[in-house]
Amino acid sequence: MLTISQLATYAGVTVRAVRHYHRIRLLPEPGRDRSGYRTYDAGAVVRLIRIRTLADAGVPLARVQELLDAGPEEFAGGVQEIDKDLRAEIRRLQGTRSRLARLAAGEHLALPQSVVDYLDRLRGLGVEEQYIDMERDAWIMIAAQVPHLIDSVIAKKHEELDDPDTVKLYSLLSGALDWPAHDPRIVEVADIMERLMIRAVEAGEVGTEDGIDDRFVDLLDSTMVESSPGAARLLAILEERGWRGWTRIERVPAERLK
Amino acid sequence: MLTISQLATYAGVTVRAVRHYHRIRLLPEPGRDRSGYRTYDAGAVVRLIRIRTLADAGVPLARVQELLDAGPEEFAGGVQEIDKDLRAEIRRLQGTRSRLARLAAGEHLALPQSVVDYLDRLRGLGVEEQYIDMERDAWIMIAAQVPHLIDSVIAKKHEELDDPDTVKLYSLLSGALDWPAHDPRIVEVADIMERLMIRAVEAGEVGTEDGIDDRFVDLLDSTMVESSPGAARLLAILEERGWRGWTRIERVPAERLK
DNA sequence: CTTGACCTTGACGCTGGGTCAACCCTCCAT
DNA sequence: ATGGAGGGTTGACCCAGCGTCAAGGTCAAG
Repeated sequence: MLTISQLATYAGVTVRAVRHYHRIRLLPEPGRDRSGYRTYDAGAVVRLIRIRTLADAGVPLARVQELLDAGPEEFAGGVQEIDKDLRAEIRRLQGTRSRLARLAAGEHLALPQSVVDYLDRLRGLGVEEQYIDMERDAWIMIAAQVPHLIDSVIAKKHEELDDPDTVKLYSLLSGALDWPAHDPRIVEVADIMERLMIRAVEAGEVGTEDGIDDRFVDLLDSTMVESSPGAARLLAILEERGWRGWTRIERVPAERLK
Repeated sequence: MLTISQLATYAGVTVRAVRHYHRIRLLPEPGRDRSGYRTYDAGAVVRLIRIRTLADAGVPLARVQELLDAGPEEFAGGVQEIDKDLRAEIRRLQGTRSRLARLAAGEHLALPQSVVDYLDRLRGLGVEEQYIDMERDAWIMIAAQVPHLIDSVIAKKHEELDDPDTVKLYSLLSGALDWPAHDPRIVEVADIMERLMIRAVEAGEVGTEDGIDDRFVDLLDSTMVESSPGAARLLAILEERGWRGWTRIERVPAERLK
């Protein structure tokens, strides 16, 4: 008769594993001696080796029992299914690896390359790092929300930057995060924005559906408001002139202006 | 301000995951409103998206924090280490797959091909399935215990089977599991075995170290004794004649015979 | 008798959350 | 004002496959 550690040694497993197999009823509980120790015979060694053989081959313990009891056909079928699971897991890990590689290659933390390039262009225009940080956070959210649209949205932003007025706007906004609420330059910003908006409306570029959720746009606007003391006033000025919003600026219908 | 489910939706995760990240201090606990609900700002959305980006790329949650805080160098180093882990895991799974394939190909449950062939040869000699089963279980244990020796041990058994006496021995043993303890044929078996052993001793094939643990040999012998009523008597007869053991038969030194 | 090695049960840890359970909060319609 | 729907909250158990204590009983040897 064998003790549990002898059994475990002969089968090449740990004592803990044997007890685990008892708990999940993979190995029947053997008899005990008068002191409560489990006593095993050679049959248990054989069963245990068979269990380990299957488990080492990747069979989940939950399926070992059925495979041990199975005839050749069910056995082959079960093995195939398990192999399918293994392949799927390998593919999953390979996908994970390639995503990790792309992450390391430079797509800096949740941002696609196009956005990184756009932020670099802003940086090149002399926009302060603090403002870039705010922009970047907004783009992270947008990229997560509508990954399929991000490249086309960025392309539009690039076009806007071809306009000298937009460049001037950003050079003003660059330091605007620290402006007090009544800084006179806010009016200047509003003037530029209004000019840009009017031109955009004339070009028919406003009011087209952009595929972005309204409440999500509100969220982006609210963070802009919270990030700077002057932001609320800028929005108020624009609203007086018939424009509403920041992330997505729209004409306010006349009857809703009163 | 956002509720937890809005936050989760914007970041593309489940509410449960967000709470999990709070518990493991990956995401700071935000303030609560007067009814105890967590309230989030857009910063939380950005943090959460960054966490998911890393986690989706295979970074274990336990290491996400350090990578978020890391500079470019530590970041690259950490990513490389994680990639190493991923590769190791993929290799492990591939090894598992190939073991599974071999299992399916026919190495029937814990037995190498050489043993399967040997058992088939016994079967071909007309040995009963019941006896084969017992042999097979013994070989499973031996193969698990000394996998590096199994092929040479089996080769020896094949040589033995070239001897007509051995063939006769097995044809007798085939039905011996059911023999009563005092069956006269047991003496016949002992006679054949003694002849074989004497010949083996003359050929110098006995007493060479076989590399198998003594207590393991005892275990195999004891299962043989338990499997058949006549087994103990056979061993007793052989011991009277100066031989001891079954799995590994040895000359009993003369002075220990009294 | 003591020591050290081995045995017992029980419980927590890991990964990344899923899935209840039991209860609270807000809103809307009656 | 009340009741129900549909949110929210915390808490606790669940999955694999054991590893690793913890706290104590048993056994063989010196």
